[in-house]
Amino acid sequence: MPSVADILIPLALDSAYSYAVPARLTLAVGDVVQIPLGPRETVGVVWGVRESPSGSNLRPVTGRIEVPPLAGPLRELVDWLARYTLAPKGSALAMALRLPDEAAQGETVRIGVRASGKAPARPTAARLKVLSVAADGTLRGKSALAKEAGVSLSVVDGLIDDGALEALALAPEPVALPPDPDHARVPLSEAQAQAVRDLIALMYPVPAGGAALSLADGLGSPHLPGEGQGEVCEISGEAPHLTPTLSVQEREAVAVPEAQGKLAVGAGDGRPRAPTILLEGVTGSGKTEVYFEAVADCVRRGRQALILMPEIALTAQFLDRFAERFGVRPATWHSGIGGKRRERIRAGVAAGEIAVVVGARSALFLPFTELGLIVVDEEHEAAYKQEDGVHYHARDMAVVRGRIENCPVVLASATPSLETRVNAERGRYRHIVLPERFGGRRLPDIKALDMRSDKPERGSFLAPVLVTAVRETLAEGNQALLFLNRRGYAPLTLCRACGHRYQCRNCSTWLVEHRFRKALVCHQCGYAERRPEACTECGTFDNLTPCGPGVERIAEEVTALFPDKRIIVLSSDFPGGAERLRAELQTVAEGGCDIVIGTQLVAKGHNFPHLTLVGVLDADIGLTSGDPRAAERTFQLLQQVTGRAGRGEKPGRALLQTYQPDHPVIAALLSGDAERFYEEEIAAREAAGLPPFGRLAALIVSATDRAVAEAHGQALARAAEPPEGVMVLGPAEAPLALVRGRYRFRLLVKTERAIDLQSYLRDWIARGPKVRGNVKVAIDVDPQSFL
DNA sequence: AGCACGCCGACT
DNA sequence: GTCGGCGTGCTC
Repeated sequence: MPSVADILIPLALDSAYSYAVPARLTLAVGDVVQIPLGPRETVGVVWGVRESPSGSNLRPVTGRIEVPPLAGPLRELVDWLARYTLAPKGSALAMALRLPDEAAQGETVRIGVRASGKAPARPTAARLKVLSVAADGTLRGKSALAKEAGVSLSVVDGLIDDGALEALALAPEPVALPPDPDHARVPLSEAQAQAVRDLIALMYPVPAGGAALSLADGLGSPHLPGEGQGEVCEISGEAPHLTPTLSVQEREAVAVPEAQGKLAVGAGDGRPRAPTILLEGVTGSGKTEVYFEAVADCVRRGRQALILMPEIALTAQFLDRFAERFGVRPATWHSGIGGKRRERIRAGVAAGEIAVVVGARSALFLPFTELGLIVVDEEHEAAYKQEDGVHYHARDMAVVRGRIENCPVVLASATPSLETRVNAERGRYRHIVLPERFGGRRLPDIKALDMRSDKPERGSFLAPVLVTAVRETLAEGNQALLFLNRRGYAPLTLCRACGHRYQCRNCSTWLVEHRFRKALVCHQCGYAERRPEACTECGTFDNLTPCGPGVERIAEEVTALFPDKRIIVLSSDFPGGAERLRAELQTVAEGGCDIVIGTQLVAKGHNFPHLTLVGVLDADIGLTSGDPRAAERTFQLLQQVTGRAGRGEKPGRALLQTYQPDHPVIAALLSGDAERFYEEEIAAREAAGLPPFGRLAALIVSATDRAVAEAHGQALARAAEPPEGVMVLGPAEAPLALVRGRYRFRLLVKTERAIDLQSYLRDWIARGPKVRGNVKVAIDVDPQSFL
């Protein structure tokens, strides 16, 4: 019988296509192959091989591509990702199969040279210098040799032509040297050392000789209910991860869908299941040093470690710290790594030669063969969310990959996300806490400035108490940071004559004045116009008035107050781009500045050892945005910002300007009682009928005609019939928006239950009214956020 | 992702 | 009359 291969193609296709396997080929699952698709040739991955009589009607596989096949765990991750995110399988595959693109192939073979032993025909002074350096007979790069000898490259070239030096192709520079887990032991505090011991003990649970593990033993069902969606429902009718009374064996039984057979998540080999561990440490507690020890331990065991970072751009400092501890810089991975290098890292990872990778979210799909640990640094960061194409949250996918590979996952954060906190509380994740700062340093003392009683003067935005604090700080030779999460000069501009407010023509937001650029800019869509001299509405000349402060306006006020101090404004639109911004951050860290005025960009990344005062100019921003995560986000941001103070020798303090000092978020910051905040926030969400976390999927209804979109959406909403435990929010909660010329809104579906969302949504569409005219209904999913 | 098909606006 | 815009649909 002819052999047929089911091949998944990295395109937005939901299922594998079947091809005939020619007799000359033997294909195995996971092989990367070339196949005809329509008029062209593409690559794909063998997802299944079977015998079938109909094989002869199919187009044949062109051939196998000589790259390492996609291993089972990675294929399983692809399947899982597609299923959970409602993305086409092919799109999920594309994440794991970024082959080097042809254009980037520009392979530069480096040339190495060494002395051939022949004397040069014309021994000039320059040539002799080169030869004396090369006399040791070692192979060097051409430019390295020229530099060492202090001559130009042309002298070396001349000697090659002459035959006195021989040129050889140089093996490409290694992508990463092996890290040495015992290179330099950084001194740890007792709290850190204890955390390291706990962490390593948890990472490798002792096989319990067949005894059942207790729930708390890090069964770490990722809180994602996607495993065995549908199938699970049929078996139990209830989400397995919400029933903490199940034994391990029972959980295994329900959590592993039959259809996936031996590709079961977790340890099928008798090893205890590796846990997910939340490593929570206050700012400045030295979490990095703690998980570095876990990485070292992993490397000593001959296994690979992956450290995920939210933004690779901020990690130069991090890589140096890594090098201090391990002697070399680790391999790094992010979307900017291209072509040849990309392929070499992939190959090195696949061969097990690269022991540690530090990377952005896409590093999750590298073909590790011996993965022993995944660390997700700053796990609460929103940058872990992929919002385009396949929607996924890298932290959650890390947990999933950890389960598939049965390796521990460490989630590190000073301000964990609510869902991770909940998982830790419910025993799905283990929890290690570092409650104190490293080196006996104290957390900054945080006080509120009640703006109702402590009013700034008219036209001013700094409360007198804050100004005094800045003055004191500078007098002591320290730095102050004024934090305001608003770029530009003023968030709103209006005409004093006619009252006209300048609004974006695409969005419904106010245009932000940027005095530096002399422009009005929309922070939503990027639309910008020149700041008019006269009102565009009534024509009155020179009568526009800025309302509210942005960092530029604060800088104006601070400059007037402290004319002889060095002041810098740091925001993401910093003139000169990321490069100069990095340089400026360095300057600030070295103390080359007295007052920093910054947006959220200053909340993370660089350490400022001279900073002892943080003034938050508007602690209430973001508390009223309507985003269900507003409180959580604000708490995290302000905790991070205020935590910048007192990281050096001297203790720090923070002052929060607020109109609502009794707001739970502000109160939690003042008391330092994060615990209470998390509890209250979880309770508040439950009271509002929102799960503390969960999956959010949507039907997106869109049409060019507003009324048509609305009518169809209403009809669909009526047809919803959500199953038990699923919440459907109609158009009222997800307002109509104009996106690229189409009116669209989402019918939101929220659930924490393990149901087959995809089937439910498809079924819902089928039950709903027939689509007439220019209306489209699409399925979308956002596993984590509400907006 | 490509590449074709197809249905409405301005042009040698 | 056609050239070409990009919306829609298909590729085993």
